[in-house]
Amino acid sequence: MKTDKIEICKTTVVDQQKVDQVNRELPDRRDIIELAETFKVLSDPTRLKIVLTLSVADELCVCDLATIINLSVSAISHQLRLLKGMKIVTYHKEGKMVYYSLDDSHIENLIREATHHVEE
Amino acid sequence: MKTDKIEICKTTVVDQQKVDQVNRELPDRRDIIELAETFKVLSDPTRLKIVLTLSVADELCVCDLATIINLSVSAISHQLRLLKGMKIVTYHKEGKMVYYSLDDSHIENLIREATHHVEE
DNA sequence: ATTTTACTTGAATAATTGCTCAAGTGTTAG
DNA sequence: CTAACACTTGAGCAATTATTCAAGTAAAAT
Repeated sequence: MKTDKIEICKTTVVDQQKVDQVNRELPDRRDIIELAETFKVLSDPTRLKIVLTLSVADELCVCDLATIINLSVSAISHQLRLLKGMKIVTYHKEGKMVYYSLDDSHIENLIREATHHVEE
Repeated sequence: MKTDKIEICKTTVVDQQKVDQVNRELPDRRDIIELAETFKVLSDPTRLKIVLTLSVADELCVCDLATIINLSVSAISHQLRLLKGMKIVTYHKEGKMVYYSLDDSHIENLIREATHHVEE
C-alpha cells in the first residue's frame, strides 16, 4: 500500500517490522527451493515435451519417445532418469524394452494452469 | 496401451502412424517453448521469492525486496528486469523510488498448483 | 551546485546443464 | 555361444545464467 511509507532504504534504515512480517508469511527457504525445483523440471523443452507426450500417449518405450521428440535415445534416457528421480514418471520393463508413463496427475494440472498464462 | 505393440524401434522401423498421431495431438513447437519459458521464470529461487514476496506484500521498492531476499540491489534489479519483460511484474515510480508489484494473477494460481505437487 | 540516494545496466566470472559420444548392462535372437 | 538390440551411464564440451562489481542515470537533499 502507498500510505504511510515508513520504509527508508537499506543504506539508512529499513522498515525491519515490515521485512520481518513478510518473512513470516513466506514459505520457508527449503519449501521455496523445492517449489523452484518443480518448476525447473518443466522448464526444459525436452523434458516438457516428454511429459506432454506421455500425457497423450499413455505409455511409450524410450526409442519411440526419442523418435517423437527427435533426439538421441541417450539424451532422452538422461532426462527420463531425472524425471524418474522427481517422481514424475515411472517405468516397467518387458524384456529388453522399458515403458515409461506419467506418475503424477498434479503435473498435468500444473501444465494446464501454465497454459492459461501463455494464452493471456 | 499394452495391447498390439506394433512399435518396433528406431534402428529397425518405428510405428510411424503412432508417432504421427502423437505429434498431431501435441501443441506446436513454438507453444511448447513458450510454456517452458513460463516455467523457467519460476524455476530460479530468487525470482520465485520475488514473486512470492510481492504476492504477500502487494508492492515494494527494490531495496526492500533486496533486504527481504537478502541479495544485492543489483541482483534483484537484474531479475526484476527479466520479470518485467515476461509481464509478470509492473512498476511505478515515485521520485527516485521504484515500486514493483505483480502484473499477472495467473502466476499465483500456478504457484498454488505447484505447491500441491510439492506437498504430495 | 554538489552530494547523496535509489536504482539500472554492461562486463566479467563461476556454476550449472543439456547434449553427444563411447562404453557398459542385460535381454533376446540366431 | 555370439551377435544384435534396447537402454543406461559417465565423461567431456558448449552454451546458458545468476551473481558481483564498477560505472552510469536521475531525483532529492544539503
